[in-house]
Amino acid sequence: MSTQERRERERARRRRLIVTVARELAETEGWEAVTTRRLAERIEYSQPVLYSHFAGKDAIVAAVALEGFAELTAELGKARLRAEDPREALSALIHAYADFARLNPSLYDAMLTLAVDLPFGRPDTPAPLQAAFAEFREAIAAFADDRDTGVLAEIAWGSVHGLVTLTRSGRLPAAHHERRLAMLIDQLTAPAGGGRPASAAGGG
Amino acid sequence: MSTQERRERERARRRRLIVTVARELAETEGWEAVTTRRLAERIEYSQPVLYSHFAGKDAIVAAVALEGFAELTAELGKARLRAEDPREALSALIHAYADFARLNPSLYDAMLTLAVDLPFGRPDTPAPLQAAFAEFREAIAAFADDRDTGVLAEIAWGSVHGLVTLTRSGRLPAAHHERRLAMLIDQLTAPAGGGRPASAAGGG
DNA sequence: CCGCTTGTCATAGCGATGCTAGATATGCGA
DNA sequence: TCGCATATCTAGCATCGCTATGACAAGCGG
Repeated sequence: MSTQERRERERARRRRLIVTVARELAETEGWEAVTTRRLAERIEYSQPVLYSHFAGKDAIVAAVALEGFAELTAELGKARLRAEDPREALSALIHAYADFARLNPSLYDAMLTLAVDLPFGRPDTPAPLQAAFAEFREAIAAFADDRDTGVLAEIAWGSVHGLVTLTRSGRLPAAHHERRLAMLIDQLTAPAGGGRPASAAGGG
Repeated sequence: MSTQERRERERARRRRLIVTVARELAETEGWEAVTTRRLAERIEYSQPVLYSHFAGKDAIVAAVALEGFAELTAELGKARLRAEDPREALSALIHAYADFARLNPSLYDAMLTLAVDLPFGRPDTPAPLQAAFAEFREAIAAFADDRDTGVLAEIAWGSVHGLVTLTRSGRLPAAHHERRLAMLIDQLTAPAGGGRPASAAGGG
């Protein structure tokens, strides 16, 4: 029985190696450079070995993405808990999120642009995905007032994600990045109760 | 000279054909189905003809994207001008944006996920791109107060883009889509002046 | 220690991709 | 009608994700 346990350990070790090397390769040369041949060469095994661990290349990307969500959650949690009041906590969380995307662009792509086969809103959603979203929930809860905290958290996540991706692809000027984040935080922490009174907008 | 003019007309006509067919193919079967061979077959020419019109496949995607920005601008303008007050105008614009992304998913991908080689914030930015952003500017200007209208427009665009993409990829529950848009509009139209007073957040 | 079974691994190959070089056909001006 | 320039196609390259097949090594019973 010992030999089988050792084999399983080796398999698990090799699986982690594949994920790690795929991530490194993606981070240094981009995902388009992550081919099964190059990956096989780097781990010093032949291509078919990859397919004994993963259903295909997409599954490898998904595994990298999952690792990314775990790290993102840790970063968000650290930032949030280091703050001293709710507003500072939300600000720190959003900046931590933006920094994570900036420092790990390919990892972020795997998490939120590629790898659609990760189940997100379903009962079998992996824990790291739920945990990352939970960080947003925690940070935004203090500002929900009568609004649904979950929906508000979705907006916070979606908004910062949109800003991050558009900025990173050059579609929004990088120079305004900090101002955008600050203004977004102002909006998210503004008291609820709808916009300005309709009369101020001159409607009929 | 007439023959040359005719040739140029034919070339322009064929170029438009390529873009149109690429878009149709992408919209019906997804961008992964848009291969140069299939594209060549559909336009009833051989592959190299594509390369006499475009530098490569990416340039074809970029051309489709440019067409998309022109149509998006038209949709946003229609929605904005149909409204009777600024708040309704912003709401209509954002809903028109979300509808456009929902009804033309592959076109939207070409515009904002693929085709990074379109120059966005530079002096040679194509007019359709500037026009689309200008629509956001127009719609949000009434709510800028003392804030920079351009930065606020960037936030509006980025936020709705993030919500749209995360919703479409299943990363946000589709059921909340309308509530998210409504809540986002509330936030964007809320009076400026920062979040709630610091004392309310219990900071120290 | 030997012979067999088991399972792990690499070689080689398939169909398809984006793109291009060389050959061929077309249609113009004279 | 001829010669040439242009336009177009055929065929091919390197590479992609993925897999069928067979060689090889490890571990078992004796």
